[in-house]
Amino acid sequence: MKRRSVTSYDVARLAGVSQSAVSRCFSPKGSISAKTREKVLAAARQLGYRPNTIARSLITRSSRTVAVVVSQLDNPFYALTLARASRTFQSEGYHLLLFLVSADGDTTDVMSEILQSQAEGILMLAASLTTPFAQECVDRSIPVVMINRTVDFTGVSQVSSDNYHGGYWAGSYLVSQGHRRMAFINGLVSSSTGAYRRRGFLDALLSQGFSCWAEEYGEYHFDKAREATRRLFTKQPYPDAVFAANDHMAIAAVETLRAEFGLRIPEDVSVIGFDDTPLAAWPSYQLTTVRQPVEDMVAAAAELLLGQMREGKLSPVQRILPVVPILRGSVRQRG
Amino acid sequence: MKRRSVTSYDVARLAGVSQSAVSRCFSPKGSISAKTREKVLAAARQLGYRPNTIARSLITRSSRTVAVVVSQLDNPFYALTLARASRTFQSEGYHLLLFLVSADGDTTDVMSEILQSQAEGILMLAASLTTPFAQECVDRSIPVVMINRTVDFTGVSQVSSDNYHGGYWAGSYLVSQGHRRMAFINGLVSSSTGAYRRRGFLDALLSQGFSCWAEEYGEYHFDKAREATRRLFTKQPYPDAVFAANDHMAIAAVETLRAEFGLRIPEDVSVIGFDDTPLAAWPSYQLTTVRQPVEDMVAAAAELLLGQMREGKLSPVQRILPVVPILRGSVRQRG
DNA sequence: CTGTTAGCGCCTTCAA
DNA sequence: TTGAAGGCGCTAACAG
Repeated sequence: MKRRSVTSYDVARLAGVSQSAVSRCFSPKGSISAKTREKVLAAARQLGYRPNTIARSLITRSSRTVAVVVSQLDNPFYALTLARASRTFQSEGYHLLLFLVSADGDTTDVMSEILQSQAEGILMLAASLTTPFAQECVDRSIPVVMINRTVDFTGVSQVSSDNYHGGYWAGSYLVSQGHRRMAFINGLVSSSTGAYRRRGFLDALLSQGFSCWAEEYGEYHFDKAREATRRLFTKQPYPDAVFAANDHMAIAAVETLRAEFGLRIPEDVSVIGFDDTPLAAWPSYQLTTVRQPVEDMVAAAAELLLGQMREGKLSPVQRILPVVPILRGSVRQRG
Repeated sequence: MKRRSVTSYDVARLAGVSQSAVSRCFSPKGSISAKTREKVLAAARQLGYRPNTIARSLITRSSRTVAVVVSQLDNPFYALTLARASRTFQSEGYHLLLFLVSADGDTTDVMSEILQSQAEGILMLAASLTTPFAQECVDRSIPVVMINRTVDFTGVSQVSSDNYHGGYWAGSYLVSQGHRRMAFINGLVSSSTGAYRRRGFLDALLSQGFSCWAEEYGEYHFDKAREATRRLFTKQPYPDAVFAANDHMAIAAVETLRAEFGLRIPEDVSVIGFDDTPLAAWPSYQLTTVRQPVEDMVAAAAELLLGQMREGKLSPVQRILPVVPILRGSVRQRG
């Protein structure tokens, strides 16, 4: 139990005004004469008064808080996304309540916490949501925006990049450059993004009369992706191209192929990633990849969330942003 | 304005009990008969009732929230640190309020927000604090723990690794391996960690009769560090060793030296970093570095913060954890 | 413009 | 064990 803190009453007493005068003084649209305002501010300063956000939230019924659920903070892509989102909401005057979950973990208890926390909006970054919770959010008219994860439920908004066509591009590009044994390193079974990237990739191969040479799961995790790579390359003939469901894993593959198999990229094996994280552009990797428009995605998500929070009504939208192929040096060129 | 939500009164009415019965039912130490508890829970379930954390905080005067101020989320080291901290506090039943600041930015408005938010503790990750705010936190008996940043004020706790000796080791190790033109890539002028690492490094060189060959600022930023590297290596004779104030910048240096100067690591130039981020161990870098014990640091910080929050009294402590040199392949061996 | 008066949703004595 | 009653610190009508 904390010792009693300075309240607006204390300030009022010292300033010789009513408590509500103090309140007005600290709310943007309170009408107050310059004279009392000054008295109040002086008293407040003297006592070190600061309005109590919690009390304010209780009465205004608005916490100006959004909950962010994120997994995979070890992946630079999501660290960056979180950073941008944080900046955006901060600048709009919202506080961020951060919840970390494991990539495939269930979010049940976390969601429960969030619902009790009176957050006015929920942003899910690469985190899954169960239908009952999605339903509950809708019931309470708390807008939810998911980035890069889907839920089988129409009540929540979803922002993602065009995973299917990203995968499709990767597949057709590899074929067009003369590759024949294309392997895929998938992320998590539970991830919708991975599923779409895979589907697009397979469809592209199929449309050219090929099928996927081999497939492994790297769980969006660096070391797991290295293991996946090893599994892929232990049996001959090994793949002549690898498409990974994200850059993080693609780079894991590059590192492993070079260091453990003595293979050169792209002379011996071509590699394509997904995301376009900063590392992809580093000289060591020059990773050809599919760029997700992070900034646009965050901006879209923020816009949706902010809009719905302000209007107090839900208008779930599914937004799919175009990806852009980034050609660098990790794919062998035909001829 | 949100529509009225389900309150404990609604539940009480439906269950045919008093509101306080409902309250007791949802607080851990409320004494209630099994029968009423059941009635209440049933009613609560039916109405979708969840206790309002804000109201609870107001009356208990405890928000069970800690504010985390972090900069440099693009640096994997801090992304990781945040992830660990988040897990720790979550598992202790605390909520995290996240505030991002720019690496050298002032934290004035952010601190102001935090103070109003009624957070019970503040964790600063690579973020600076001005003395007046430190003082205010002390006045309000809000414990503050800073990780890897110092404030010239004894009221707050500080956890850091032994930056001085880390730098010292780097310096003496380079000398002992026969290097002669040791350069330093510093972080930010405002960063205490950088200052200590530098001091240790210089002292080590000095004690062997050397001085720093050249010094540049990389601002803990990848691209800035690349520029710093370029500046370091444009005038002949260039350094035969580079010590960077963190791995992030060390790797930027490696990338730049290889790609733009055609130099080999460690044959032509040796490089030492600081942190031991995951990347440092990747085959491409094999970066010799000074490991900061992240887990221990977070554990120590969490322990300090939790302890002080529980006891409600401040007992600021300065904890310096030992670093450990990690010898990999980025330093040329003597002989 | 200012003060008075009700609460926001909950916890917590205090009696019963 | 239960209910009644009084706030936590603040905002928002409402009169004056």
